[in-house]
Amino acid sequence: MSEGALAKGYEFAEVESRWYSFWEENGFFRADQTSSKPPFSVVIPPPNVTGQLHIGHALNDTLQDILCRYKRLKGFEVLWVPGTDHAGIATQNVVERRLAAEGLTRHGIGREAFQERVWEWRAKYGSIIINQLKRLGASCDWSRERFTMDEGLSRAVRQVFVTLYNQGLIYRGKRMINWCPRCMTALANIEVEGEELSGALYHIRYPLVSGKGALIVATTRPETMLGDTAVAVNPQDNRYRGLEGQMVALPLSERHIPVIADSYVEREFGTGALKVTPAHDFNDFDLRTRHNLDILQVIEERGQMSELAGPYAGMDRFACRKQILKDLEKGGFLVKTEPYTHRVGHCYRCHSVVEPMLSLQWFVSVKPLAQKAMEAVREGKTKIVPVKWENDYFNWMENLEDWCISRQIWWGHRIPAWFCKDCGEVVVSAEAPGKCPKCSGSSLEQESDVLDTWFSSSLWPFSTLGWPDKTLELQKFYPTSTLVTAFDILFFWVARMMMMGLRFMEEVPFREVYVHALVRDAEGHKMSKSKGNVIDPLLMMDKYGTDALRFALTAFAVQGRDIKLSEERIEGYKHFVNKIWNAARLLLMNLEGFQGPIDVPEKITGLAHRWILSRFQKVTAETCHALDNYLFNQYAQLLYQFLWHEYCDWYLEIVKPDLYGEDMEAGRVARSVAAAVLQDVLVLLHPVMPFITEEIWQRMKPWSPDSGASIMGASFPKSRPELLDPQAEEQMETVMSVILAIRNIRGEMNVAPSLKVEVVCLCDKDSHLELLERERRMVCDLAKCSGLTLGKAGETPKPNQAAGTVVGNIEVFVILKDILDFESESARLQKEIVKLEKEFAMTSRKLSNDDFLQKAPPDVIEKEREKNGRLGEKIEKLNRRLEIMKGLRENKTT
RNA sequence: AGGCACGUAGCUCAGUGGGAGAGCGCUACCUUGACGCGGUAGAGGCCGACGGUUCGAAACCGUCCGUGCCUACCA
Repeated sequence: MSEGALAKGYEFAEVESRWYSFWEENGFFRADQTSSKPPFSVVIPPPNVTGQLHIGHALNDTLQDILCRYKRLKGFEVLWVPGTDHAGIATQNVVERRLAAEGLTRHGIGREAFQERVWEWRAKYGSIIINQLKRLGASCDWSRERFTMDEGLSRAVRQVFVTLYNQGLIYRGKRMINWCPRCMTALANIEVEGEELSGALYHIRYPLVSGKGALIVATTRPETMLGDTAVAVNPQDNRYRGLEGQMVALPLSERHIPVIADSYVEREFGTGALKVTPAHDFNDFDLRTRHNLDILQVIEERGQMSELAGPYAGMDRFACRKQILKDLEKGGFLVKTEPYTHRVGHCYRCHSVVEPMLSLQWFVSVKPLAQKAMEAVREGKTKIVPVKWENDYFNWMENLEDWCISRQIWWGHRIPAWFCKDCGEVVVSAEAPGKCPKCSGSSLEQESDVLDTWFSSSLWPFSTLGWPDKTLELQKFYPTSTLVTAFDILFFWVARMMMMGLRFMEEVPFREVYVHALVRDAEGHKMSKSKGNVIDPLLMMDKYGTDALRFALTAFAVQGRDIKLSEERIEGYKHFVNKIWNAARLLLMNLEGFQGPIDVPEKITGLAHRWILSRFQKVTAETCHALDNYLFNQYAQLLYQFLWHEYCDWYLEIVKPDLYGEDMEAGRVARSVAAAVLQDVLVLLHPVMPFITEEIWQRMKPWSPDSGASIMGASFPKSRPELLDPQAEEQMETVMSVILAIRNIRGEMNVAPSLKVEVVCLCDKDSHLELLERERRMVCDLAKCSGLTLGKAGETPKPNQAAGTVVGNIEVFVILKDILDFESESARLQKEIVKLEKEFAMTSRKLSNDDFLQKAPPDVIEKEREKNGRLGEKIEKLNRRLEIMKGLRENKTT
């Protein structure tokens, strides 16, 4: 390939690697907080610093990039803040695994050294996902990249904590929480995922101390019986009447526990008798409060049985279950075992079975915060798109319980609270206090717990802009414009950002939230590494190119429906990318020697030019409408259809003779219009396909009126209503349908593509006659005609040795002198007539229905009449044609 | 158990009150000077089932079947 020429196929790998660094180095992603342009700002949902780009990120970030690039083209000052979060538990787990590989433990090396190890790890691997985002083409302002553990963001975290504490919205208390025995930390309720487990329901006999019989309880967790402090029955349950207040002897134990009555107990479930273990079950804990029961913690933090479990002390909880069952059986206490499937809480980070536990933790009292967050959405200060998610948002907000924010891990923001060893005072302060404010003692010890990662994420929209300082960035870019996210973190993140933003900025964190689909596998399951059903976006980019992947994701991004991604379709869009490349190639090959700049000439007379310009006007408007309303799939669809099926299939084919012909003026106009439209389409397409559009735009630059450095700085095609041309569109439709009719006949009659045919068109209307006369060349070129005879219907005789059809009011004949087979032409006509008659019958039925004529709107009736008339005429003409063919066939055979 | 989606061409999916659509796949033909990652033509659908509203339903309502997701304290 000679220098400057374009490769025959688009080589995406080479192109993509070139432009991203060009954009970045030239600062095209950088936002100017002093700009006078209107702001458009987005904060990225920060991926875990431990993470790898998965297909969900690819979708999420592609959509954000589309919005950002679109708004830049539209003249906004765009800020897209990137960054990562420290993912406390997940990252700690990763680094602990590494330590384990070296034979070390975090407790072994100590807190300080462990934290150093995590920072080292982050320095080494933390940029992986950032680089993957770059590979995707994300136009983030990397000069403002943030990390939730940065000093600035940590300062924001401390200030928020102290403020909420002083306002009484953060408190420390002993409450039931969910505990992960593997991660060794408390979890928020929302971080517990219910998973179906097939276990068993064990029926166990608890003998009455009185000796008169026994109560049978049913449980899925027999090991907790060691911590039972009561047996509960429903007061309405006749089976157990009179037992309330009696004592039962707890098997495998010396203890006697009371029978209590509480309406909470379901009579129909199990045996109707419930063992009560207040230390290890949320509901049992509530029963304890009502009935003043003892609490016996028999499982401790590692998931092992505690001292209180007597002979079972030190056993793992699941091993203990087995042993207890054995012992119960031996003692004759196990009455029945039935298989039972139920939902059990699992840690969302490590998938261990969580343990409900009574524990001293820090909590945010969320009710007052949630109130404001709901109001803001109700009042429309923040719009959730699609609106159906508002229900889920309200529903969740209304049923909120206090948020447990302390974690017993080492990687995260250490809670800014100190305990006085002398007097027990709790001091909460942004900076370490020198002495105890109460007793002036100096032996203060900082709380060892750290904060939930989502606590820092909830501040993300303003902490990343410099809060608590009053920065220009906050002034210019807060509230942010749009948050783009999947629904699965609506509660984890979006809801909490709403609460914190309203509290600390007194303004919503974002004007709009676009909730996009989740990418699922072919069976509709969530993709996850453990299931092995992931589609790796990096692999897709390697195979099909980034633009193709982005386009596929965009075309799939329908509101309110999850995405079942298919690789075939990504491949299909790679072909589209190649098609664009080749359209550009055709043009560039023809621009050589052309004097720029390309522009739409003042006066355009050619039909095809008027048509494509008019169509482009519409497509531009539709593009804006789609993007302004987050209709991403429409956006993709629109451009695909226009570029391939209108611009390439028709327009370029039509102007080719001008490009290759000798008419200089026609050639100049064709080049100008074709190039101007392509250049503008590139801009429309740029948000979704940044790479190829930049590549072509740059190659077209020598002829372009735009002297900018990059397509990123181009301006969005202006609306030019004067180019809208309904007449040209209508006339083109007529010409195109004549061409399609001829092609159809050629195809049906098996005329070789290389064979040129004579065509006769008979028109009712003079306007059609004139139109076809003017566009004679277009028809001949695109339908492969050697000649086109035009005539007035009724005046010009219809050719016999021809296959014919009807297009609107135009009769079209393809002369097939010696090759016409009357038999197959009759069959073809017959087939078409049958099809049309079905439609005709349907419209006729409608038009003979009085109800329809009376109740349907006039324009619908008119349309129906018109259609009916058209069909009737067409059928008549075809029938006459059929008669002639039959006659000819008989003549021939006789 | 409750709630929310979704069942449209072989596959993946658009369309949401008045003529059943796209991409891929399939069939036939084609080295037409951008592209075979292409071109032209074509086959393929009682729009999950049943009932209702309506002049008119793939679309709106109800019931059922199937699938998926979310929420819940029946141990």
